[in-house]
Amino acid sequence: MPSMASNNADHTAKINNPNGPKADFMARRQAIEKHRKALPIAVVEKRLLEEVRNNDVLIIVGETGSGKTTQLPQYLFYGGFCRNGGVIGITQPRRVAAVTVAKRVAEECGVTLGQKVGYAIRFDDATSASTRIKYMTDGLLLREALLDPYLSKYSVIVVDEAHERTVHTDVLLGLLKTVQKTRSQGVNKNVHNRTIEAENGIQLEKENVVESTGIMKHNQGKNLSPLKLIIMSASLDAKIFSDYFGGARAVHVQGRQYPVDVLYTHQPETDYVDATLITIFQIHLEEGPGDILVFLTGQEEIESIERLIQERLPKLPESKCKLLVIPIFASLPSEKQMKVFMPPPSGFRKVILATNIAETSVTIPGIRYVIDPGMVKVRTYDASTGIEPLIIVKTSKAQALQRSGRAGREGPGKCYRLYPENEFYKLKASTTPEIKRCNLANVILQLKALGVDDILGFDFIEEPDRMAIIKSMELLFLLGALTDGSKLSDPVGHQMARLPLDPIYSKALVVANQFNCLEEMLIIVALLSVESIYYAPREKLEESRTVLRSFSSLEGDHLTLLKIYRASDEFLEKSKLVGSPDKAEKKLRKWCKQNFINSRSLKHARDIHSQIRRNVEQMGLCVTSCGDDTLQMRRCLAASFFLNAALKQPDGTYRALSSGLAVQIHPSSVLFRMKPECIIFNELVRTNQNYVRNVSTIDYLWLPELAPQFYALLE
DNA sequence: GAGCACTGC
Repeated sequence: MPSMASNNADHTAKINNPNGPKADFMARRQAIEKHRKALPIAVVEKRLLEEVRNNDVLIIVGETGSGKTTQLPQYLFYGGFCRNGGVIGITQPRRVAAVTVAKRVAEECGVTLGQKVGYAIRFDDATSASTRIKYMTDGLLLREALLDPYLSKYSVIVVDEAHERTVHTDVLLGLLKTVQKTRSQGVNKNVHNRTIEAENGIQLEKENVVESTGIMKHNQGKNLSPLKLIIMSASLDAKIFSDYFGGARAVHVQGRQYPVDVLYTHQPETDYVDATLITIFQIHLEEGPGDILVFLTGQEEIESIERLIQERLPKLPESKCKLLVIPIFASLPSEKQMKVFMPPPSGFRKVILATNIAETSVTIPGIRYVIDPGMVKVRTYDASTGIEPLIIVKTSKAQALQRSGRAGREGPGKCYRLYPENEFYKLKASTTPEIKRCNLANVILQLKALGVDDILGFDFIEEPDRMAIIKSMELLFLLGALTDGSKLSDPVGHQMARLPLDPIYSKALVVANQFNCLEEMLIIVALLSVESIYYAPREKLEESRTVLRSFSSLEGDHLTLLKIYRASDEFLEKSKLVGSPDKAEKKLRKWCKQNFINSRSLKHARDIHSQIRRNVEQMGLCVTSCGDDTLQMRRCLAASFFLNAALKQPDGTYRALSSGLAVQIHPSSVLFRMKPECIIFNELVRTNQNYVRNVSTIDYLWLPELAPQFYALLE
């Protein structure tokens, strides 16, 4: 992912002062102060601090551009909320946001990043003992809670972008509600008079300080004080959060956005691809300067519209041909993604064809026109089969507003919704929260590890489907993570909960330890946890196949992945012997390109690998290798992934044993033509047919031998 | 012989 302008981007002008660096610095400080004071939230600073002092939970509804994410933590810090060494934690749903905002706030405070102001995301911790304002991803705070269930180092936790309702945010809210209750109960209110020195060195007045004693102190040996909770949301509807926290107080902070003129069609469109194309050319030919952002559902749609524009463009008069088409979606290599940030050649208008990556994750400069066909591709969850198919649905109202807002970031803009106005009012108010449409195995494992035994009775902000909970509990039971009494099993369940992986993969590591092939399984699981590591441009499909053949294993995709990883690792280690680590990394990227491997995915897998290797070593597991014994390796795969086994049928298709579904081996598999009798697989995708991916061949008889709890009846 | 939105630990 390219580095992106955050929602709270720096609007301060660059200053080049002829009077030297010191004057430069002063000018910069003044510019920052001026910028801070001009933010809409600045006028309510005192009031916000009062509200936080008077309320344990506060909901802040802040529109885009209010400055809430960067400013509130600073207000709290200078308002004395870090006394006794307490930390202000601010959670974000996305990694880039946590990093860019932390950098900005460190600069505003005039401190080095990682000192007073820092951030922590997976694989990258820029905090220290002196960090008092800590930005982080919500998923990371959930992981921290496993080690410190009372989140004792935090005096305030701010949950930002709560309206997005990611699974992590929802689970975190539930956890925070309990933690807050426990922490306030655990405090005997011994009030002292005390002088506090704030971190900025200013002596504050003597005031009443509540010191924590009581139960929690005894239990934890830690000094627990009450926890302040602030929920920040950009949606106008604060009621759901307020209700959840017992009628918590909500305050509204003005935003700062330019007006966006929203236009609708008169009639519903039968073909939105065609309507999109017409609208792009209409804007290009009739409207003033400014780039166009088009929201589409996926790569295929983006590529076909790109082709159609290129076909029609030459038919326009020469003076009107200056239109530059730029696609952007998540799986596009980063170099190509960066193109959206580059200014077009002089006189050209950019038209950016994007998935909803451009809704929140990437802020593209220069957009004046937004085209919104009103459709989006979403992942759903079918509890009866466990499949998570992607389907195209209408957007919600909130999503349509988010999209149109993208036209008003730098000046007044226009949004073309390709449906009639009355259709807009029929849309759902907001997108279904993720927790209602995903597999819950991981959520349940984490809650159990946090001591929540009664999952069906857990106080979720919005209940997931009962069936989805039961299905995931069943899975965890089959994996041996839960006991008959539905408690986390010891040690397996506890070990699994500590690993940041899909529970099936966590279990595979535990199993591999018994099969003496943990070294191999760590690599395989890391690779299975990332996007496909294969990257072959359409025009080089044949060439890529030839190159990759040298790595392929007749025993299946798992051993093929292992070979590729080891080859890349060997290459990297050799390069490190002759050059700097940076140069070695660069060489590895070149190696990836030559071997048709996606270097971004491989890097991600390497990061995961080193993290989970550390995790298993900390658990006391011994990382041993089975060497060349691939039979042992496949027996271990069978013992780990026994729930995903399939048998060949007389007609050459397969039947998945646990679900009974008819499936086929995906054409990308090395076993596609081999068609072995019995296979295990890691993924079942539903497109035109049911395909299984990441497949290895196993012996049918291993199943009752290695997973008797599930296959006893086969004998 | 296929074609998969976006996040996160």
